[in-house]
Amino acid sequence: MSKGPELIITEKDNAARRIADILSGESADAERMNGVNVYKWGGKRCIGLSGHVVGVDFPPEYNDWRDVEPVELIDAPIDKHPTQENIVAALRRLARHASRVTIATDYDREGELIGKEAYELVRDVNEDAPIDRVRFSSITQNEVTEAFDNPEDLDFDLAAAGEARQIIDLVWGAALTRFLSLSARQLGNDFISVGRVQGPTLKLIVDREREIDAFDPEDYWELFADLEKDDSGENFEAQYFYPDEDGNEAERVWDEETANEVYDTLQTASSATVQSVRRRTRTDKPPAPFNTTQFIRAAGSIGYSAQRAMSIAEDLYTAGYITYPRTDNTVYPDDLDPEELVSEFVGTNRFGDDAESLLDLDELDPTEGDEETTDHPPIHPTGELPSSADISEDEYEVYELVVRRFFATVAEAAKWEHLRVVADVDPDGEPLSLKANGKRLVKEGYHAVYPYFNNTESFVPDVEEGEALDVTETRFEAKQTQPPRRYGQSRLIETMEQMGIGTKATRHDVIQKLYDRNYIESDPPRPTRLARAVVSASEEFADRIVSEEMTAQLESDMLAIADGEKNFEDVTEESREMLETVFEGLMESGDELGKQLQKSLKADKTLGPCPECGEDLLVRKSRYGSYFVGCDGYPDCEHTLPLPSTGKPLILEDECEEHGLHHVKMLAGRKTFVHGCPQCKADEADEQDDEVIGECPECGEEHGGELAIKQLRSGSRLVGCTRYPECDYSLPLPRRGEIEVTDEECEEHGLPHLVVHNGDEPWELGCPICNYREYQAQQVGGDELQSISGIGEKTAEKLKDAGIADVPGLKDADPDDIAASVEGVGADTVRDWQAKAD
DNA sequence: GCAAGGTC
Repeated sequence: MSKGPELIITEKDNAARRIADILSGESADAERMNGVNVYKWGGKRCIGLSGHVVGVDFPPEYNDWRDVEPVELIDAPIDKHPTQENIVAALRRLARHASRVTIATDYDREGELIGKEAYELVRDVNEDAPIDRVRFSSITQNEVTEAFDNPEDLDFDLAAAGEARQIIDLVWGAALTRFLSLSARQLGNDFISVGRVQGPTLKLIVDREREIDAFDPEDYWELFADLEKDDSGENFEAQYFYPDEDGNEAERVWDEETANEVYDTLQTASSATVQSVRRRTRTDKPPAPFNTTQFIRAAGSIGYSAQRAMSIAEDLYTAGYITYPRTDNTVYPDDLDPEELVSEFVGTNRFGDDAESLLDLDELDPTEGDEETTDHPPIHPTGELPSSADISEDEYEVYELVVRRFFATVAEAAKWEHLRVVADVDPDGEPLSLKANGKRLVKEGYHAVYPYFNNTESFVPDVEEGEALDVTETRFEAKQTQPPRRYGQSRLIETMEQMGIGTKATRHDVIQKLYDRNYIESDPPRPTRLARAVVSASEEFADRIVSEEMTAQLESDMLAIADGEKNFEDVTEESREMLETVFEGLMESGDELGKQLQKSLKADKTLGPCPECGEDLLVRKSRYGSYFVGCDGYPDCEHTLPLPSTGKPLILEDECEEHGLHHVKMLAGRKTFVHGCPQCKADEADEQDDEVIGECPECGEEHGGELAIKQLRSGSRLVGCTRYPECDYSLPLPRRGEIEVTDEECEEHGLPHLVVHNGDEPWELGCPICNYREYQAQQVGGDELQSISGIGEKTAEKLKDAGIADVPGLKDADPDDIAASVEGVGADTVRDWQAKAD
């Protein structure tokens, strides 16, 4: 038996560091091995993996999609190989002479599998050392020491359950993805993917779109009256209602004639009599602690996409400000002391008052959600506070959300008073009922510290039964029933969670993948024609791949494996047989499936008939990666139209009346815009004469080049040289708005000042050269400054206002001067930035 | 060039 050090293996570096601290009493030293942190104390070493450090895949001879029939993948061998070479190498070095190895990966199924991967890597180089497994629910002194005092064995059945999932996902995903891509002739970047999780997610979106398409709006009418309390003059709105066939209260009137009759009666009424008044207090309980899904939802409500919210949370976690952001847990662990954590915020600018008000309460008893898991706590602040200069504006906003959510979970319930008033009007012996619902927040409770929920009150005055009210106004509103709403990103993630597909760590990535695969576009996401075709085809030939059934089945199989009731081989074999059957169906269908997919792919790219030859005009990609419009009749027809250079084109439903071509929208994140009909844009440019505004600074003197305002066929505008392409001097102009050339002249460049008229306020663009210089200074300076950690968009802007436009400028600046002129920035912070800039 | 799951 080797006498070497004992080795502890965790799932990630962060956990390794904290466990080393706990076990060593903070005496552990960190050293680097192959670029990986190794924590060292006494006779111990601790290393963190990076999740899975080995991956499963088919051997290289299966790599060529054309050479290998997709169906062959079903029974192809599967290899395991290191994916994180340096970590694996470091682990091997450490394991070789270890006298004992302890696996301390996360306490969940995937953690058990990661542990088994480590186990095998260790056994490769060390046959004798005992290998233990420790399990703890949170990385705290008590739990960790307790776990290390009572080591257990690795649960190979549980790990095998995870391995079965890996294999089944790979085989189904790869075989079907290749089959669909090959039959649609989509190889290369735009292959057609399917999988156990993306399939059902996409089907959710497509199904909702189908409902929207099939929706047939119905007309209905609603009637309102404004009522006024006689003595006080207080006014409120009441709505007409009636008992429907089932005796339920109904507000919508479904036929116009009845609506008109009721309205006629209502109009003649001058007063209403209060029939009933009902008061009710409702307790509004504070929300549960944040799990990943609820965090994403809350961040979504303040404008962050799921992807962005998670990326910011990841940064805040790495910097030590919040706990691990990927968690299903909604119950704080016992060792979290709410008073202590709240106290950390006392005395701070942003949170001090709220923290004190919470500490004034009798006790802080945190709310609990339904889910209690063992791997990570709900997301909460760690108590280590960033200053607003440490992190960007966006990060601070998200951090504040996490802090306030924690505050809310220990705050008191709010109380609402609901007031419901029913009053009748009876101008002609047939009474009509009107109702009004008011609500008032009588106790602010957690809303005081968590302002993210809507808590608008609606006013209805105190009235008494029998009281007479004036009818001051009546309204008749024609409405239509609305189709169901599309899923937003956070609704989608919540629904996935309810359906049990994906995990806390992957759901937002799955949505991103659907965007990347051209299955969805816009936000809230809408399915492309390709997505509809893939879902329809899957429904027809391989229903399992778009149904949550597959995950449910897998979950129950995994449970059975973990419980020792089934084994890995049985489950994977059964799954392979099922996939064989699916493939038989696919083969029988012949080429039909491929044709369907190709048709949809083409429809997603088709604008309409070519004005030259009548074939379809399609969005195409040039050799250089830019998009343009080309004719399907090429090479017989060479008609082309340019598209803007920014963004990815999306074909809209709207059509150009003149050319019968669909409008094009350019998707480019925040810079997304509608380009319109590319033929119209090109025609406009052809008709527009260049307007000369001065001499070209580049070639004017030598060759007589002049600067002119030009409209390009791609829709963009610029100030460019008339000798183009011999001289390519150019300055950008905005895409929209009328450009006015004024009499005012720039002293430095001799060019006229320009004004852009677009909507409300005219924009004084000024001299185009000066304007472009300013723009460049801002762009470069801004981006550059933001490359320094701690400087966000807003801070960069403040610095620019203070005359610091770039990193060299920042380094030369006097910290005290900046501290004096930039609000919220201290001299030490500036010195800190200057140090980082070196 | 495939999936889904860890983590960065």
